[in-house]
Amino acid sequence: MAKVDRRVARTHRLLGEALLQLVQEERFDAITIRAITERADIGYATFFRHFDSKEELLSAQLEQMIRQLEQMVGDHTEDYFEREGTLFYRHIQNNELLYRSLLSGNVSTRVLRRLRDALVRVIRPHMERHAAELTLLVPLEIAANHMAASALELAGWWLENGMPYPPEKMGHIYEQLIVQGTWQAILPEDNDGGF
Amino acid sequence: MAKVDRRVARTHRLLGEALLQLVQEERFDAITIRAITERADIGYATFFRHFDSKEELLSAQLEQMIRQLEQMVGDHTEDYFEREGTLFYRHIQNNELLYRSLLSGNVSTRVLRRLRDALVRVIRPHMERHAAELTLLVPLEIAANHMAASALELAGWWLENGMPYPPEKMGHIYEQLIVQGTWQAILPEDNDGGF
DNA sequence: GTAATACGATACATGATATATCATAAGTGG
DNA sequence: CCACTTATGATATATCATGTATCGTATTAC
Repeated sequence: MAKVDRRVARTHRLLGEALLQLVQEERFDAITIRAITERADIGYATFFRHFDSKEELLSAQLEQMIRQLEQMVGDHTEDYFEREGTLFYRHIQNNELLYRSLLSGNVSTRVLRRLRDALVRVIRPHMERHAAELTLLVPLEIAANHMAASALELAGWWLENGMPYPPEKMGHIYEQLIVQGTWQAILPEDNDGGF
Repeated sequence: MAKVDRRVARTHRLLGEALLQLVQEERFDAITIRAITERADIGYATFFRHFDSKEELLSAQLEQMIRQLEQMVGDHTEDYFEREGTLFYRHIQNNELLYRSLLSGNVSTRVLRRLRDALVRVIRPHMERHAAELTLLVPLEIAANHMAASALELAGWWLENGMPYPPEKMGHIYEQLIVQGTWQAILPEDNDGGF
């Protein structure tokens, strides 16, 4: 990890903060790069020295937020999947407008895929620890992808339908439908993997 | 269902066919509306008399394909979820380039949501029949959304990873991971819902 | 046949993206 | 503190797709 010029770090931070502000105010596809640079008080051309598009800036912000969320969940390895759910949907709730713009803002599916991949990188190590040396009925790679993608889709349903349940209940549904559902499907019948 | 002018039907058909052709040749975001109208041999302005954007045209095509797929699956109510899986992934394989453009073509998440909703409308009635009058541990609305979205996400993984398995195996994984996983999670413990 | 309407063609306004250039400021490493 | 490297600001500009307006013509519905 090469040392980053202080000016570059500053520009990245200002652009990210500006985007997070603007996303609270209008649809993502209505936000122009010019608006971002003006809000950040940064030269227009400077934007392209760092990002190829506003979607790349958005992706970078989302990935950073996932890293922060990962640290919040911490290393509670034993009750990982129980803590994770509620914290995840609380995180969604805290950044409602940002995630809502992922749905209604005409955002490219690429952004969603990068977000999903970031979640896979978080979830997969925990799954590997649980699965240990078992012979799974479904490849772990697929199961990990399924869990991360489903957690996001569930969040999408939650947002689209006016968030009728509190994050705790969503965390519970996540455990029931996604975590338990996945493990019961991929583990051999005579093994519960610790569940 | 009001009767449609023959000219309108013709324009719709030509535009749809043109889009399906172009999608085989280049990325979706590289396809301009002008290119679509030229390929369809339709006036440029005429496009906007029918669709607000090329993404709406794409959504309309996808929804029509899902309706065709639904008819292919037919009314085999007893083995529905077993037939469905393989046929779905075979359908994906047959239209590989089209679905690939949904992933790599910078398509808006709105298109993906409309596609998912089309699948929900297909799956949900079958789930309601299976669930009958049971008290589910998770709202059926959420479970149906989960199944449709997961089936699509699994297709996404398949495409992204070079389709390493045949559609039959993907259908099996779909049953195992998504169908069984979902039912085992939402049904009360003393009931297997016919599985 | 007649009225309604869809289409083709064309021109045009708009707005965002993306690049090029150069003087200046800021940061880095010693 | 100094010399060098690098990032930024400002500006101009090219490009291109979207979307709209208009009008004469052709097709369709009844």
